[in-house]
Amino acid sequence: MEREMQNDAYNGRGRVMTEEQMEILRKQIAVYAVICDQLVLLHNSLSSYHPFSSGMRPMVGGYFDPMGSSSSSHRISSRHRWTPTSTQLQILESIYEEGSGTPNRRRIREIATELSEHGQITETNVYNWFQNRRARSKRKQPQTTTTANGQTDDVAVTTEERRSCGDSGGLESYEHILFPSPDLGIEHLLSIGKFLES
Amino acid sequence: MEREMQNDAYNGRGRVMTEEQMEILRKQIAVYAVICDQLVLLHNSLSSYHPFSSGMRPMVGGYFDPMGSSSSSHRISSRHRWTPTSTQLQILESIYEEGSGTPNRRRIREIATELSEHGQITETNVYNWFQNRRARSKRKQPQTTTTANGQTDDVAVTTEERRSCGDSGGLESYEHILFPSPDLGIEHLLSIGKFLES
DNA sequence: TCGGTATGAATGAAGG
DNA sequence: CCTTCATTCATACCGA
Repeated sequence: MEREMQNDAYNGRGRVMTEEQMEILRKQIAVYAVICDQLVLLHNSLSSYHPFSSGMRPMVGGYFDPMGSSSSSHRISSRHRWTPTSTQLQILESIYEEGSGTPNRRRIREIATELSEHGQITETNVYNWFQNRRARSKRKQPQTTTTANGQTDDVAVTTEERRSCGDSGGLESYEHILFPSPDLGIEHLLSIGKFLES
Repeated sequence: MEREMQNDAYNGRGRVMTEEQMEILRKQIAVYAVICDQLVLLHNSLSSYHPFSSGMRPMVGGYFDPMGSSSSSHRISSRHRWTPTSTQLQILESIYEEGSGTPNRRRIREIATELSEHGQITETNVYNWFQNRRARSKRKQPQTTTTANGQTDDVAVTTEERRSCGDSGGLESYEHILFPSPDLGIEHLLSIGKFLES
């Protein structure tokens, strides 16, 4: 056990990552994962040859579905709400980001047809997805960026600061990283990508 | 009660990253950069159409910006779970009990502002809290009177219990990503894809 | 360290 | 479109 190592680093101060920093790194990595996924997907759609699945998500621990149900048929007969497959999600994000803006009833139908190739889906699902997608992204805006870190922080810092040092979530072996943010829109992807580039 | 203290406490567990760990993360990011790059090249070669140039590899030397200027947008990233302080919790409970029932958007804002005096909090936190609070109390109801219809006995239990069981629900997003070994090439990438497919 | 539980957060779907 | 509900996921915390 080299637990002392970590203690050491902490005491060294400045040698450690804060939660915020780690979060940034996670996002960056997530961005790459998504980009890779997109690229594979794109490749598949263009080369129309034997497709490799766009799901790059390798399993962590015993987390992935042992293929039983994921064979492209989601357990519709099971129950409750529809969940887009990664492929479907990619396509939806693409369409959304294309700025087609308001998908008509006609458009919805097309999309649904297309997506049905990649899993069970209904037009209603598509419709709801777009509705929710828009509503959600709209609400994301006012959440951020106070001004600088001059004043607004003061209140916030006290509690959060203490927590920043804490947390983790089991990052003891950094061979794998978990990031829980399931939502990373393609538009964000691109913008972040640009950020990374410079 | 003393949750914040718990969180805050640096207890020697892997809560911080050492330089060494950071370096590994950097390498992992670099790996993704290379993979993306290779994918782009592959794509281009197969389809003489190039939406993006292959120069996606960003900071293989510059690495990341520790929440410097640009990324200040999320100082409190979507990552950790917010936990109400005891004071906040009391206030929230009070408001909930008051039967205001439906906190409007306006009301939410007020509450958030008020609570921010007692610790870090966002409007979203408040919103979620009320949502969860309501849902939870609702679910607790059928537990009290056992024989209502004569058949709904342990309904409440099963629902909550379910997640522990056979998960395997919609696991299609990038919520978990395993980093490839540093020398992972594109062929591995593709084989992973195939593996997931079948 | 491990497994269970409480609860914050994400999101599909329904209502208005 | 906007708001609300219901369900599920992921994580913090705690006890064995």
